[in-house]
Amino acid sequence: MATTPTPSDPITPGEGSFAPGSVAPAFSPLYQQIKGLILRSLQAGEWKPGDMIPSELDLAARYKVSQGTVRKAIDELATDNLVVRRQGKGTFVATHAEQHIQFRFLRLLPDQGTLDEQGLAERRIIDCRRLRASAEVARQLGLRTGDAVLQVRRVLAFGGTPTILEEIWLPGTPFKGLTLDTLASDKGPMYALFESQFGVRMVRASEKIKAVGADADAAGLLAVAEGHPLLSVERLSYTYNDTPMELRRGLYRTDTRHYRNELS
Amino acid sequence: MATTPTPSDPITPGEGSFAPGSVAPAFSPLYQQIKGLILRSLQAGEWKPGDMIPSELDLAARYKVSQGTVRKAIDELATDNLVVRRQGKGTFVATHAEQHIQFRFLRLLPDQGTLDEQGLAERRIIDCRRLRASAEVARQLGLRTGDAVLQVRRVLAFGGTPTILEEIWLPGTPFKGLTLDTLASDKGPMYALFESQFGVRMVRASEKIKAVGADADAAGLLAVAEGHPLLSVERLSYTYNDTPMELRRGLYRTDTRHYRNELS
DNA sequence: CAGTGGTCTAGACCACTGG
DNA sequence: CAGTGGTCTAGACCACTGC
Repeated sequence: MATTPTPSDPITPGEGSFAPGSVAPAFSPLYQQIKGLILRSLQAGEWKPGDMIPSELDLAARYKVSQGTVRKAIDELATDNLVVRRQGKGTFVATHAEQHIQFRFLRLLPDQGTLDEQGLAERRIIDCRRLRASAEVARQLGLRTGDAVLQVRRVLAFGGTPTILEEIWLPGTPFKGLTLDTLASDKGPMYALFESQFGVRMVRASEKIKAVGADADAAGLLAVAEGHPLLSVERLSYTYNDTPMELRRGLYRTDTRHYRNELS
Repeated sequence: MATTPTPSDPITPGEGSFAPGSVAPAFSPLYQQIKGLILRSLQAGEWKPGDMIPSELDLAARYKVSQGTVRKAIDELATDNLVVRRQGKGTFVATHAEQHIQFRFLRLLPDQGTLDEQGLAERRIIDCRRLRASAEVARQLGLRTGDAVLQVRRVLAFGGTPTILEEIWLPGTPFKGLTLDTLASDKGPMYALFESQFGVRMVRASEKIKAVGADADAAGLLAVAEGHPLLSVERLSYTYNDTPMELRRGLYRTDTRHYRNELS
């Protein structure tokens, strides 16, 4: 490891020079720097989603720090949902290919059913097209207007009732090769497919929620009257490094379901 | 402190007997038990919102554990937003009487305004009535049907535009003495008033969000057409100990604002 | 300057998992 | 049983605040 710090060369704040007029570099504790190094390895794909990362003692040896310092770094990565700790087994790179993770991004729950074990959503892909990014889509995805993007539209149904209409935009380059067939033949979460097929892991997302009336298109696909109130959920998802990687606009029927949010 | 554990009497798992057939008590680390003790003091009002709690060394001495153990307990209380740490000063009981805390519960942001410095909401109380709890309100607040409750209705406006219509139910007993005048003459967050006047601190909340059409009443108060899509936000707020203390149903106009949610 | 929280270490021991 | 993460301790030192 060329970048491994040596004991005689600890990474210290204020090291090196900086432009006059700029603020002095903030103090950065060792464990934060270790966290940064582990993060770099995650981004670089040194350990893939589902993989076990080296043990705390191994990492402590690698970075020449104490186990406690590595521990604190991993603690933060765990609360960021980037890794998962399993006592007695090890620490693993988080993945969307797990049942209990599904509802971290899909927050629409049935009003009644105590358990959400009323089956998974039935999915129907409407189309998957190659387009040029509009100004708005480009801005949000960090592209330039006219850049290649993929657009996917699909409907999710629960118990036969069409409930969610989604329009998804993906940057063309990282998702080269994604086709309707790939999507249609896949079972399991779409974000798991992104991980396994394109090496793109969604890490966090930001949603803007509004109430809107169904237009003719949405009304038809969701089997409601035109003007029927729907939840509009616009989600921008980010991969490592705060890079936006997916723009998604969902229209949710909330007749018998609701969007659940916990404030704390 | 009658309940302070002594060094010869550490609180250990499996202590005491338990009913046959029940599961063996789960292992509970020391720091969790310390957290529990601190929590009890918070609930009992030993330290009030805004107060500084004893230093880590003081608490370590009081509970006869190491500073590191107290530290981990306080760490969890801090991530639960029950206390706030301030380096060099101390650890303080969290309070809603702070500017930057406001938007932890009110998540409606302007679509455009980069900064939310377009002023606070103008508030108008419509009414404040003493009622008997309906079955539904009683169930959610953990009361019995017919128990005394307070109902407050109010409208929040931004820049003169009525935007939020709220209906609030409070259990009668803890909020005895709350009147329209109290509410109307108060500036500052309602939850701060609850803390200072009634000793009730809201700790977390759960929201159910739907899209609905405005009824005649809401349409009039929010100055929109009947049937206009509105966000319905039903919030149940809890105080310490997971005790529900407020039920609130808000109708939000989302023409120029949106409900923001961060997924991570 | 003293007092607070924040970092880092080294080491002991515990709880959990799987072979 | 060995290997993993989880807890707990004791002590040193650092960064920040306010007097």
